[in-house]
Amino acid sequence: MGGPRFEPVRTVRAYERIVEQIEEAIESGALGPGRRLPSERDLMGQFSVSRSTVREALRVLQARGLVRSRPGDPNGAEVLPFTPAALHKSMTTLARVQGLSLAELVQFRMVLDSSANLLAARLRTDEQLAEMDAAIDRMREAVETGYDEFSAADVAFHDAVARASRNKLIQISTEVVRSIVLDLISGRIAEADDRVALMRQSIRHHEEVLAAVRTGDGPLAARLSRRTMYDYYAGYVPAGERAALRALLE
Amino acid sequence: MGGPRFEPVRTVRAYERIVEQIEEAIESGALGPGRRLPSERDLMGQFSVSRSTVREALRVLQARGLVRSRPGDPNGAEVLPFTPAALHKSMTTLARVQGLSLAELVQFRMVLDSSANLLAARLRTDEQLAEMDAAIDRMREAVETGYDEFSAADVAFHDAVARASRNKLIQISTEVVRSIVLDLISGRIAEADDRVALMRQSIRHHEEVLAAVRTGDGPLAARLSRRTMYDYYAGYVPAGERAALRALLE
DNA sequence: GACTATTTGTCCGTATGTATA
DNA sequence: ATATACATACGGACAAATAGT
Repeated sequence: MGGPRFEPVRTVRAYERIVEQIEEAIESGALGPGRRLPSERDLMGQFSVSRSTVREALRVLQARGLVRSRPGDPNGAEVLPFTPAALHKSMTTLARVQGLSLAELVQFRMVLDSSANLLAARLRTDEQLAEMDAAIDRMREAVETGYDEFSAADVAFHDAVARASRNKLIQISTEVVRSIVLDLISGRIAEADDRVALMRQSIRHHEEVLAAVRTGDGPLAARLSRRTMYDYYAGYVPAGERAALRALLE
Repeated sequence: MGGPRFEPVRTVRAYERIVEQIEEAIESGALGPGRRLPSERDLMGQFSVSRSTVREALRVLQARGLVRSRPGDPNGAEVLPFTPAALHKSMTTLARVQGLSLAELVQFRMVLDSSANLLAARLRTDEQLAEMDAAIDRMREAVETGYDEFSAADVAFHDAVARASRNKLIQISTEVVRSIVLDLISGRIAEADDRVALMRQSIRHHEEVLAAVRTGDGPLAARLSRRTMYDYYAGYVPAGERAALRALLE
């Protein structure tokens, strides 16, 4: 008793060690976007492993969105700038395997968007305010043009608000969750009979939100943004699950 | 002009096709957790590819947390139950390469936790209320025991609230972001001179939040939870960035 | 613009340690 | 305890693709 306490050893695969090392180099900034990795043959030399092992490591790094390799490229794999693609991927599988309901997703968007508006009302620059204005203008024009343009302008508005929140996590989460929601129902909105009425209503609501952001009334902007999103999406949420959304309104 | 519009063709790698097919089978539920994939040799037969190609596909699936394979396992790779590990991984790299500040992370936690409390105040069951009560009891006992136990009880409280929100996305995001925050500063809290005072204050605040949840006053619970988290973490956030956190307090 | 060298994508065969029956 | 099937890792090979001459 009281002897040395040993830790269980996890046998770690060779390719994992390679992933860890390259990942560390990229995340620490030692290997920035645009930089190239050595060729696979060079890497097998540096790590003293076979090419298959190097390739398995590269596949993992590619799946995580850190690098990209093309056949025949003499410069080796390219270190990519960060994109939320990997985040988007795992969120999407989360949504599918956990059976996330549209209600849960929209509710989460309401949380994110209202928080972004709350912060934006205090932190927005005049330039960002102008962007939001321009986005609403484009929404007005798009009522005639078509739903795709309308949706794009709507996205631009919410992105401007998210940027104005000055929180990159809110920005990126907004982006990821929104694209999942739109994948689920943009088709249904585009074909809805009352879509023109829905668009006009949405524009009025966005104007009210923007007014609150302009005057710096954060809580009002937050409340209005929740209402805006509820009115826009509630029709596509099963009636029984709408109560959960309304819990965010009052 | 006006001829048929052709789409650019992306040459898709063989291993990607395999990933897509197996991924689809898993996410659609056709291949549930615990089920086994065919052996690598069987797979090379079914997909008509070489061993290396099969292995690269399996590495990607493993990186996404969908399967796990062990050497010698006669049953083939195992389909795993969903865990937010992949989400956690991409969030962590996001935090590192985007240089997310502690302030942004704590701010995001405030958003998530206050929303969870808002919903929990309306939707919580009596059992969940009892769990929150028990967690606060454990926090009280842990003041003497040590910071690790205190932190674990604190986590249990917030998890109970997140579950009570009945939104799985809020639950999982809470879990992921919290673990990143704690990785960053739990060491500093554990060694802080005033940690006992901080713990006692935190307990009082949690009691107030729970009281609001108990009486069903969602907005109050949400406001108090933001205040609780601010008072607990603000000391570790650089002074210049605290203003952004206070913007959520009003 | 065609040619050449290099690189990646893919395939095949083999050796080794491991887990299950 | 033995046998079998498995994953891990190695090495060599060829075709397609790319960049630079």
